[in-house]
Amino acid sequence: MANPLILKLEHGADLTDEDRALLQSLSSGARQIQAHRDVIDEGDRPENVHLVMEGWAYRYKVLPNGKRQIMAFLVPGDFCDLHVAILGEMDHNIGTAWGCKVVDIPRKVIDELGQNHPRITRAMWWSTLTDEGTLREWLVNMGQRQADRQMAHLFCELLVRLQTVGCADEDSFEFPLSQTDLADTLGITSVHVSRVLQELRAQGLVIWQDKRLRILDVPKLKAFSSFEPRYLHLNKRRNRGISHGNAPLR
Amino acid sequence: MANPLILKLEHGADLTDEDRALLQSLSSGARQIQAHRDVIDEGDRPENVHLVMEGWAYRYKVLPNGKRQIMAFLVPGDFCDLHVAILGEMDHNIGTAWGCKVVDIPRKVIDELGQNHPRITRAMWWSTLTDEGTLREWLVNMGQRQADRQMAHLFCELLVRLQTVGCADEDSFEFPLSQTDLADTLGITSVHVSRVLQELRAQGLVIWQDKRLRILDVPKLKAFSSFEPRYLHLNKRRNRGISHGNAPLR
DNA sequence: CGCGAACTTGATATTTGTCAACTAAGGTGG
DNA sequence: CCACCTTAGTTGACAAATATCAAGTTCGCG
Repeated sequence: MANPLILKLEHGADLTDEDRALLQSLSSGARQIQAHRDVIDEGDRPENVHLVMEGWAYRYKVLPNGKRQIMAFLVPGDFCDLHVAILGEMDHNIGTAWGCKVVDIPRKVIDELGQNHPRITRAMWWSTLTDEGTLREWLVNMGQRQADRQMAHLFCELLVRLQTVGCADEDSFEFPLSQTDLADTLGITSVHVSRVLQELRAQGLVIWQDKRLRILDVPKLKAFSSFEPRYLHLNKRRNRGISHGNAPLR
Repeated sequence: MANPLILKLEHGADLTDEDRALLQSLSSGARQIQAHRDVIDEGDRPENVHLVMEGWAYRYKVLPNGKRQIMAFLVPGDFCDLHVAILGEMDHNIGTAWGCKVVDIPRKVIDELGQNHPRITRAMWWSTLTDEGTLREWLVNMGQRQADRQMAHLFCELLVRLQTVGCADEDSFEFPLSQTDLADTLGITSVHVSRVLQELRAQGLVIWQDKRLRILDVPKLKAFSSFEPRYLHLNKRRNRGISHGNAPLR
C-alpha cells in the first residue's frame, strides 16, 4: 500500500526520489494505539512528533462543564503536533477515534529535516498551513451552515482528504466514528445527529453502515453543502505555475 | 508609542537588539487603508505580505447564499498573509473593520529573514501557530458555548491580545466593529447580538459605547466565559525553561 | 443468553432566527 | 444651522432549529 505521508506531501512540494526514500524510512515503525486512548494531552511537552499512519485520531478540548469539541480529524499522513517544537506545550488533547497506528518521530529528526531538507520542510509547513485553512473552513461551517449542510460538507471534505492519501475510493471510505463523536465535531447533540442523518439518508445522499460511509451522489452532496475544496490546497505543485502572477488552473 | 510587532514577537522568541532594530525598520512606512475595504481577496497571489500596524482588519469568507463568516481579527502586530508564500493563493478575504494602517513587506524580504534571522523566523512561526490555536479556540467557542458566553469569551481574548501589543489598558480597548460584524464573527444574527449585549450590560459585565469596550469586572467576565488563555501562548520566552536550542524549520 | 453501549423516537423546552416596525445618530446639502 | 437621508441599533411577535429528557430498540460482545 502506498505511503499516505508521501502521497500527501507531494501536494506541498516537488519531492525528489531521495526525499521520498527519507519520508518512507521516517514513517516506518508505527506502533498500534487502542481506540479511545489519548495520544497527547493539553499541557504536555512531548519529546516526539506523532504521525498517524493508519486509523483516525482527533484533536479535542473539554470545557469545565464537560462539553467536548473535536477540532480536527487526523487521518493517515497527518502530523499530530508538529507545532509543539515552537509552541512548547500542547493547548489541546489528541485522542484516537479507533485503533490507530502512529509513528513517533524524535524532535531532533524534525529539526534535522529543517536544516538539510528544504523540500520536505516546505511540504511540512504546507501541511500545517492547510490544517489552518481547514480549521477556518470548519468555522465557516459551524457559523453559517445548518446542521444538515454542515454534516454534508464534512463528509465531502473527508472524502477528498482520504482520497489523496489512498484511503477512500470514488465515493466511500471507512468512517470509524460514533454519532456522539460526530455531534461533538459539528457542535450539535447526538440526538440531532441521528435525526439529520436520517434526513440525509432519506434524501438519498449517503449511506452509513458497518463503519463505512458511502456518498451516493458525490456532485449532489457537494452542491448541497456548497463544498469548494480550494481551502485544501491540493493541486499538485507540478501542475501549477511555479511563480507568481499566473492564471489559476482549474 | 511602542511597536506592536516587536511587543508581540517578544513572546515567540528571545529577540536581540539587532532583531528589534530590524523589525522596527521592517514595520515602518505604513499606508492608510479606509474602512470597509478589502486588503486581499480569495484567489489572490499577493506579492507582498501585509502587516497591520494600526486599526483592525479581519479574515472572512462569504458563502454562495450571501452569509459571511469572520474567522479572525487582525490587530496591530498581526500579519495578514504570511502563509501565502507557501500556499500560493489566498483561500479567504481580508477586509478592514475600520481605518487601518498596513505595511507591505515584499516576499523576498520575508524569505531573506528566513535565511539569516533565525530568531525572527522562529517568532513569525510562533505567531502563525498561535493564530491556529486561536482558531481552534474559536471553534470550541462556537460549538460549545451559547451566545452570551461566547461573546464574553471573545471580549476576554481581545483584551488580552490587545494588551500584549499596547492597545488596551487594564480593562478597556477601542472596539471599532458594528454589531453586524460581531454577529458574523459569532455565527449569530445581529438582532441576537443586540439582545445578548443588553444582557451582558444588565449583568454589569461590559459597557460598549463610542467605539470602546469596557469590561467592568475582568475576573468575573473570565469566569463567566471560562476563559483560559493558554492557547495564546503568551508567556514571554525568557520566563520559560529554554529546552533544546533547536533551529527553526526553514 | 444477557448486558451495555450506541442509536432511535417522541414529547416538550430553549435558544436563536426572521420579519417588520420603530428610534437614534451621523453625515450631507441647502 | 436645519432638514433630510441613510445606516446602525432596538424592540416585539412569531417561527424555525436545535436541545433536553426519557423511554424504547438494536446489536455486538462476553
